[in-house]
Amino acid sequence: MARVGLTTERLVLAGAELADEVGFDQVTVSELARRFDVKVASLYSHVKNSQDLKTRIALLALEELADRGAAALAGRAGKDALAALANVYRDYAREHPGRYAAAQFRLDPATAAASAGGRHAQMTRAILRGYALTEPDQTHAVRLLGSFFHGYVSLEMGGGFSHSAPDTQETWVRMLDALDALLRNWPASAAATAATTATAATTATTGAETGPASAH
Amino acid sequence: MARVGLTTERLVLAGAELADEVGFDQVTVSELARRFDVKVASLYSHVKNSQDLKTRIALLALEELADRGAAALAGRAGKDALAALANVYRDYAREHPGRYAAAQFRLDPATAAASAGGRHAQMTRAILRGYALTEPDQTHAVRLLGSFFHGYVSLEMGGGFSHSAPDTQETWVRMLDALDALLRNWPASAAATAATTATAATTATTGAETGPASAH
DNA sequence: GTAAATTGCCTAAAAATCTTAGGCAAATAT
DNA sequence: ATATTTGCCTAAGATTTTTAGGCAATTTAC
Repeated sequence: MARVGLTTERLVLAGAELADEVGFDQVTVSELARRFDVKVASLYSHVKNSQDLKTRIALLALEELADRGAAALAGRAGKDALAALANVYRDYAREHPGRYAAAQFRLDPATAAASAGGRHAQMTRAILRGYALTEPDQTHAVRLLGSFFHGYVSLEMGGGFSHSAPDTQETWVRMLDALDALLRNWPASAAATAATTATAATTATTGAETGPASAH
Repeated sequence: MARVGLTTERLVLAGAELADEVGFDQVTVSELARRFDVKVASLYSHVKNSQDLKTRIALLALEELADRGAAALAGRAGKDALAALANVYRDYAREHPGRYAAAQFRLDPATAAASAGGRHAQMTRAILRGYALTEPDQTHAVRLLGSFFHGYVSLEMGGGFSHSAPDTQETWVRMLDALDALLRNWPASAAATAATTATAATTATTGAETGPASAH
């Protein structure tokens, strides 16, 4: 019988396209088999199971996103860099909604550790080099930016801001202004200001990061 | 045959508990039937289908969240109110992860309009009364807070900040400090500052809101 | 209190998906 | 040209979703 030339890679890529078309949680081994005009069981030689397929799509999305982020960040600093990375996430989600959803797929710790998640955290941290933040504030800021990027994009994609004025593009621009202002004028810790409490926030930290599917 | 006393309400409540135990997307009519020791088909008299069940769980979660928010906001203003509402979301997600996930369930526009989503938007807007923001900045800020709350909670729940220093509680407190500072010192629009551009950001807006499952 | 109407849970059954086991033929290596 | 590997297949069991129609328990009407 004619061989179609199935590969794990081709399946994952087709799965990512399928996700963009019908939504990540509508991605099914059966539908994928249908698209390759192949029996369902045939896929199980290339992919362990449905979960494995979804995990691989998630890893692909994380890589693509990190690649785009790295390209956007090259040669930029400060607010310019901040806006560039933010736009990468927003644009990617618009162009590839299924893949973006995949990037949020819950990975087991081992897989997450081996994913591109760490690159995302590093990129956010790189942006903060353009602002005068020291640890632990830098980590707090990394987490804040991560929360904001993810939250905004997922709300906008989910229609959370639909059809109401002002339009989302204006909001987006003003939000980036606001975040830039916040980072340039990051408030001192109340504990540090009071300079009285013992359990103050001066513990130096090393490996805390932020980004999709990684520990921040 | 003995009647168990199924009700739409009881099913939805049990579904919410099931979601908290096994995850919202593991909620299945079959499992629910099993828990009531009843045949699957019996549920279809009380719930239209699987999607209907999930929608009802989502609406329940949105109500519960709005109720908690309203209670927390009563008698508070400014940063106190900001922290109170933020903590409501974070605590609810921790206590009821499945319900919180349900609250993110994509509702069709009609259902979303009839949901408690609007209350969430109003609560966020109410907080901003403690800050000197006028439209359209107020709407931008509503959207920023909504993005941040949702993004932070979903990242923390997803393990995005796991096991790295500083701990998330410290980050949480410092983030609320930062957001408070940002709202007290909201940057003027670059367009307004320059006071030159024609398509400036001075359009008055009326019904723009933010909150889960509602238009912001 | 009994008869009639309603309602609740049931059996039965079709369609879809996921997954495993084992087989034959096509590609590849010797 | 033969031997080995590998790719896709058939077959089959388990789950889930959903619809249709039936009988008995409950509620309503007299």
